[in-house]
Amino acid sequence: VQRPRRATITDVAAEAGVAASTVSRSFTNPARVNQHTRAHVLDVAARLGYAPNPVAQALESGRSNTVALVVPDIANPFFVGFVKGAERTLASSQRTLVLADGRESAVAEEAVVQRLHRAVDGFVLVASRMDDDALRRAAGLAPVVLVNRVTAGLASVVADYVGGAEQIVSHLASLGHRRLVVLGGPSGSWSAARRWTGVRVAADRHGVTAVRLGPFQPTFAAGAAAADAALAEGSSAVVAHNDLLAMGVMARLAQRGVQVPEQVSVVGFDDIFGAALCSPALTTLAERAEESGALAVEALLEGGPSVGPGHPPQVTPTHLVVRGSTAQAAAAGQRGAATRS
Amino acid sequence: VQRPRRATITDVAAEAGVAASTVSRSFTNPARVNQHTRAHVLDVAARLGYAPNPVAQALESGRSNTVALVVPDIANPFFVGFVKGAERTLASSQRTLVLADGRESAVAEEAVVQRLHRAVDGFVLVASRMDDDALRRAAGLAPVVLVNRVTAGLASVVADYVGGAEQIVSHLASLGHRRLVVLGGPSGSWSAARRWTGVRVAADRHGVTAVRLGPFQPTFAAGAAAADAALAEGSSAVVAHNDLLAMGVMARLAQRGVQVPEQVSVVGFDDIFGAALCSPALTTLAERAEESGALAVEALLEGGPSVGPGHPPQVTPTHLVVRGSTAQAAAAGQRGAATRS
DNA sequence: TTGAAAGCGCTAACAA
DNA sequence: TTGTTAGCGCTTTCAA
Repeated sequence: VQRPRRATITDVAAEAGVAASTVSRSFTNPARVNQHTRAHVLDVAARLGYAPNPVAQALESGRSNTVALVVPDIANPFFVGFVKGAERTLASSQRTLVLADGRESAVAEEAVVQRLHRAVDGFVLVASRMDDDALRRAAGLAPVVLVNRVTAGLASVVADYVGGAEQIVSHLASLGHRRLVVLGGPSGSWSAARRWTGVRVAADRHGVTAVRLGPFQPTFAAGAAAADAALAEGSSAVVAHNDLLAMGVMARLAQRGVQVPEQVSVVGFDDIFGAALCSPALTTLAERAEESGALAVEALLEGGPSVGPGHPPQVTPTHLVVRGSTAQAAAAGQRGAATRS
Repeated sequence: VQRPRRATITDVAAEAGVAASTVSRSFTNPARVNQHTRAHVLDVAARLGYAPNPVAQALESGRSNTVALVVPDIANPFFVGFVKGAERTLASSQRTLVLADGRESAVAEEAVVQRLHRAVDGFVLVASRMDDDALRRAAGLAPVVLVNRVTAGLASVVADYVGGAEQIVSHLASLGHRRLVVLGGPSGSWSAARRWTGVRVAADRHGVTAVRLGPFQPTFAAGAAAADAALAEGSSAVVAHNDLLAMGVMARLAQRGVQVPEQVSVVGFDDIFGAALCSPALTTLAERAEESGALAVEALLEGGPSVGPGHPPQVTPTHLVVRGSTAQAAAAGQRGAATRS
């Protein structure tokens, strides 16, 4: 694991019998170099295995062509879409993705920004745990684009959770559910707040009641407690903060002998990998994570069309994926939950 | 999305009334600076919001404290463990992870190495699609550590697929299965070859027969064709190249009315997120992906204890997770598959 | 313990 | 069209 000595621009210049600047131009400004000289330079460079050192280029230009993406948890399947979309967009323009794990912690996130801000051209912060002040502080260090988070003055790309919640409630209401239990996400979470607000508003519009329980951690493990709480509420439909929680809820319900969807319908958010695979398959609200990641990167690099400080958040669409975990509400008399309340 | 002008070492030096070198030492070599001067310098630096520019540091030292991890597909849940482990290890020593997507292509991978090799301290290549020559070429450009791939002369960290295959076959044999169908992975895949070899050897030892079908793409979608092929073979147990394929197989079997595990047992590799969630839950061989990612990074950074060119691959353990998709082989007469063969 | 000076590899004026 | 010169921000001899 030893590093070989690499040829520099000076080596190439000497070998080719030209000035270093000519070598430089041959690579980065072909128009301003004689085709012949350039061909020769490139030839020598190839022979010497030379390629411009991006670090030196970055020092000179002040731009590293690198963007950092910070997610709360790399291992959470929900976030891979953003990573994928961001990487694709960056790679397509010869840029580099730095990936950092925020460890579900505002402090860790801020440390990441502190550590990296000189080395990258900007940050995409997905579902940031930082508060508004910390976010603005971060934006003072380097360009920042938020994903699924809105803070006044900062550019952001957000999924349409309000419209999505409407789809969920509409779906549930059409199945005859009159009372929804929402298993809320973490109290500091922007998306948890948005999702709950969306459901509440939609519930009003559809004339159904929605009660919020929690907060719960957005994990499979938290599903047990969440399911028990939901059962105690005796509602025929449960809307979980996210798919992980929803899956945990279904596992617990199965364990307690409650049938999904016959006795209780369950809906999640995110449509993560696995939502289609669990049993019953989960009805959930899908968002365009890859697209959001890509848009955020674009906004960062070029101040995209409708994104930027002072601009409203760019909204990406959501759509409800109806699977096996939701069904017609049971008649009140035969509802499993009813016997419990 | 505009970048503010940052204070440089010169600004701090001027403001503090010392030389730039003193400021430099105050940050990177505290021992060689008077405690008083240092305190003052740090104070001024803090006031000016100064922090050393890592790009300039990298240019000077030739080391960027950055490691690139290349995976065949960022969105494949199997790979997130490696990413997580690598990131954790890097972050704990104030280093940075660059993540690149190899797009399941040797060409794309090689392009990534070409593009990044000057900007990073080395590469961790997970399940690389490149051939041995390309790999050695890459290692000539920058330090390389392979994960789940062995090439003579290159450092590597690999999961114990041979031992794992033994666990799988032993499990299946103990359930009375006498004939195994292996649904092989892509033909160029090192891990596919290892897995098949492991199963074949173990099958010999246990006196059961193993036939290999394929190659199949390691995807859910490929499961349909794979399942049909397996059914045609009329075996009571199927070992799929990976979990994605195994899940696709189970979905197809369900569609064709074949009961898992009553009629056919199914085993996968990887224990990805979702393997526990599908129905029936998948019996599969788990490996320590995070550990592998972490070990690879360590090997890269310090030439770890037993890893490096000329060293044998470092092997991480695997273990079989038995879930609902495997069961006692049905008696031959009542085997669903038997009527087909 | 501190400062001055050189230089990491490259690019960007400015001349020629 | 090409070469010369001066840095980008930092670290590191070498002296003082």
